[in-house]
Amino acid sequence: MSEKIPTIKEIAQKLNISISTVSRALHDHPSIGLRTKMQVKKLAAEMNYEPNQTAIQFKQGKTFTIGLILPNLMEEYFSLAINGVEQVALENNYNVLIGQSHDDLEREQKILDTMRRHRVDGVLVSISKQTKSIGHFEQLEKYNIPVVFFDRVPNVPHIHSVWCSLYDSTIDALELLFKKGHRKVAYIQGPLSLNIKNERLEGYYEAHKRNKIPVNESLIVTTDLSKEVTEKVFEKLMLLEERPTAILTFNDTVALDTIQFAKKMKLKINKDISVVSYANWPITSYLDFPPIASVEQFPYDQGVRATELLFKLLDSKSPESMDAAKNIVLKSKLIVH
Amino acid sequence: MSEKIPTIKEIAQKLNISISTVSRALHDHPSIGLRTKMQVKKLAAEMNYEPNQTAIQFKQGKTFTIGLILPNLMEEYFSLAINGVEQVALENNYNVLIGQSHDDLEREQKILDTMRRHRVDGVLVSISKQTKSIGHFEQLEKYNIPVVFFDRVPNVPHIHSVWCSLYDSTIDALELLFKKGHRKVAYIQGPLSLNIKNERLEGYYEAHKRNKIPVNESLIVTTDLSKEVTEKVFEKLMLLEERPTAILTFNDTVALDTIQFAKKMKLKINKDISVVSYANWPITSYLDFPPIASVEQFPYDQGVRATELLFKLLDSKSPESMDAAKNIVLKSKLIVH
DNA sequence: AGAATATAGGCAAACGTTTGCATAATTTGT
DNA sequence: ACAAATTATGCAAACGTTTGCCTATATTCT
Repeated sequence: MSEKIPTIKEIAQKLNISISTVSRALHDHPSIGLRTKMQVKKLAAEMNYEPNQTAIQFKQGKTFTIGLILPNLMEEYFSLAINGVEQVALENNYNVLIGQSHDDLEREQKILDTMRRHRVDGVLVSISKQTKSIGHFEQLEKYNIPVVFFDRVPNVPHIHSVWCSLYDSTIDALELLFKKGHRKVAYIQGPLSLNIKNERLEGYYEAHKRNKIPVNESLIVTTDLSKEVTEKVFEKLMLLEERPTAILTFNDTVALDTIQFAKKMKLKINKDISVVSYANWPITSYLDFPPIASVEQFPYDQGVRATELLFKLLDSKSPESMDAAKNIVLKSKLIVH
Repeated sequence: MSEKIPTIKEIAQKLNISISTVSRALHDHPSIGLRTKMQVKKLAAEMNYEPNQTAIQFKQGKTFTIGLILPNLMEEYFSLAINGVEQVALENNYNVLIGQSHDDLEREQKILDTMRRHRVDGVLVSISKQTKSIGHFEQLEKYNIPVVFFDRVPNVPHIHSVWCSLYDSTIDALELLFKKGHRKVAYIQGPLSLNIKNERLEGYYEAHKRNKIPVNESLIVTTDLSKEVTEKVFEKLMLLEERPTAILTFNDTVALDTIQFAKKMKLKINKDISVVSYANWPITSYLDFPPIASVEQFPYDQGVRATELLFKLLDSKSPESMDAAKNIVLKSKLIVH
């Protein structure tokens, strides 16, 4: 049924040479003669020899595997990011071990544990909503396993991270709305813990300042991203004296929920109320009334950059060079539909 | 900076006992005295000992890792399936190595190769559209790596598979339409290679037969799932003398595209034309005119069942018991919106 | 030609764990 | 009290590969 898997030992025996010679021949070591090299390679090919990765992993203390932990694959954002990660990993002949935290801290830790035990060479992570401290990640550094945070980056110093700045695009978004004549633009923000800096909010203020439009604080409301709360805060906005004519929403989920409620309230989208959002889902193109613009965060690129950074950390043998925390900040872009 | 990772050897030295005793003590081997067992476990805990998985993997010839290959994480269907896979894997203390074929045969093979080299214990796969033969999978059996196909199952005998039957639900779907008075129901089918049996089509015929409604073959058209072709076949349908009043579409992507084109042609959805689809995307709930019903295929359950089957195969040491190809067929369900 | 150098290859240890077999220590049976 | 049975522990090999160091043969230089 299942044939025995050939080893260099067998190759050595058949050729009457030593194991080390075979090993070196296969690695093109300079101290092996051309003749022997050819013989070895020929026989290896004939026998369908393939190095036993588990043995190599063990011997070298490297697994050629990186761990990828993210909240949820269901979010298109993350499945796009994975593509970038997988691409770079494949190019480097690395494997990707995957785990979803489902925004649960305990699960995040458990995944991290099994990955550590499996001795992944490095970890890429977008933290869960629940994650406030990063002790469990710092622990990895003790094992010499570098960690790169991406997108959802914890708000602590001395970490490696890749994320996308939303400041400029937020200003662009608001100026687009201002240009269209809107003066009362609401902002439905997400959980405050999620980001390093609240760039969306800062951009919101800055855009108002630049255009000399006063900010009405009651137009800034917060949702936990659930449909229910989003509906509640939206209703509150609509009952205001100074009813907004446009809304900036934390992401496309909130945008869609908002649009849905607006329709339920018989509001005319893009007339009574316009919506601008973050994270540009392809799916929004199927909507009758999509957000008029979205801030694209280029998840694929983020995945690529984060993985490249991780490989750079893996390459730098010297722990000192790793010490310099590296933060890569990408630019987002406002896409007008 | 990074502390040395403790091994059983060090534990043995500190306790002045042999390595094997430590190993057995940690595994609760019956021939180790209670006293020593306690001592060993205590010290191991103090030293934060953790078994070196790579060593164990090497020694045992097992990696405690399964490979998961699927076409595309972007399809909600697959990200849901992954959840099921991951859940079962985690319960069994297994890791999941992931790879996306992006419906490219070559890439599928490459992923499979790296997984084989990494000596995954088993593989779960939903094949790419391009995959016609399964030679590369059969090769794995030589290495004693079981393969379970799920959802997109190749049409060959003697394989392990888990998939979801669409026959009954298709009949339900058509009978729903018939009950609403539709008599001319078109069917936009997908690439013919994708499924074991063409259950959608069989159900289409059977439903007509049961309800004594003649089938008009020109109402059955085929798309390659691209927007362009879908648009073309849809137009063709609409130009028919016997213009359909309802359409059954291969999946939700096709459904959304169809609805979009219908609107472009100024057709009134659910009046001029109704749509029923497969794969029940959550996102459709945001549409103004969603398909009136969808066939739910329970991807999470499929993921769970497929993984459970794989573990069963891994458990059965005897290769003979593995020989009996096992096919699990789940039932789909028509969800009326 | 003999010494120095380059070239080609082998020996053996090491990575951390598991496990079959042997042995030492203890208890039981008579 | 001594053999037999039981209990607890140790020895050493094995898994497949890599690699530092050593040795033998071939080549070059003076």
